[in-house]
Amino acid sequence: MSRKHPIKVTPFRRKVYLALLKVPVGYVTTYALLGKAIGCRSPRAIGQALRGNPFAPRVPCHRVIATDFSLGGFSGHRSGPQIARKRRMLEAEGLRFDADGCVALSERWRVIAPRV
DNA sequence: TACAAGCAATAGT
DNA sequence: ACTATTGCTTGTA
Repeated sequence: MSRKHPIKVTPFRRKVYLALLKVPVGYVTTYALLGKAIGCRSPRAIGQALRGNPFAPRVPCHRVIATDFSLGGFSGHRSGPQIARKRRMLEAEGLRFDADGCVALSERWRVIAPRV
């Protein structure tokens, strides 16, 4: 939508998207865990791949949060209304958040590593 | 093909 | 809070 040229789906991105499909409704993963699942040691590369996710929302990029349980980014932004939307989507799937915007302590069992 | 710069992060200091 | 490091993409030549 926001890009002029379609983004090339490289083998790396393909792996990211396929692994993400293994995260069920009601669960979330992190950039680092998702990376480890596909043998990538750079969480930033994961974020960059998701940034241009051409299969949204079929590939649930909103289920990827940061290791410190904060929300990370969404749709190219790290704060603002886009992040609020990401939070609402997750709340609709059963997650709850603390006032500081992190996943509530009682909900952290929902953070999983996708099995590949 | 080669090189530089950027990115939705994270660990260490 | 700040810096270094990370791996992959994208742009420029």
